[in-house]
Amino acid sequence: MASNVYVSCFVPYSTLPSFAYLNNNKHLMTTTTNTFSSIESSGSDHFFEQSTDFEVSDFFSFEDWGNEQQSMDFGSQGNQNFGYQGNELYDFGGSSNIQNEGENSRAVRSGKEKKERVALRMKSEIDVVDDGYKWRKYGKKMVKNSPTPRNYYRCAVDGCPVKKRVERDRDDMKYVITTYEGNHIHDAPK
DNA sequence: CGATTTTGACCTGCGC
DNA sequence: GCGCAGGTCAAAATCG
Repeated sequence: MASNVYVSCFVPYSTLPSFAYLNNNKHLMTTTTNTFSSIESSGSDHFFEQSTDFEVSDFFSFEDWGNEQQSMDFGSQGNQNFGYQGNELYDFGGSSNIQNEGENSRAVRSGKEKKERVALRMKSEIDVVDDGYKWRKYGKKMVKNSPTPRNYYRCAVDGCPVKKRVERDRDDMKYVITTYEGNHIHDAPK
């Protein structure tokens, strides 16, 4: 049921001190007062909505994620701001095949349902962008065919199951890909 | 000196 | 069944 949403963002080099955080995985918003948008969970789908006070050019803009993605198009909007699963390149869970629901081995073993995952791709010189939460690093791994490592973080709040991993886009090192997984059981600590 | 990071070992699923 | 790749653990090292 959970799907992966790819949001491709451009962030100026003067990256904001805080970029974005996930609020119980339903809304993706900046930590500033300017809410830019939301990702709504609707049944099995995520969809992206621009809020009225979202200034695309001002803050950052969404750009085409790329043609190489087998992305499903959402709705009828012409330009595709994000892709939807179906991408083994980043290994976010296989194809958009319902059979792959249980792809997460640990989730299957523990009987939990598949965790929500949202990936952000943004242009940034710094690797770990402040997203309002406190994280503790627990692993680092080189990924095949990528010159840069992937870093694993867990939410520092005790009992909170949220994880994220951070890596650079292997095709364009100017981009950082941050993948969030799970729902916070608390508000942002900052 | 407690908290966090580092880093290699370990574990598991998957493809062959 | 084996090896690879990705994810996690945990002891040691480092940080503040």
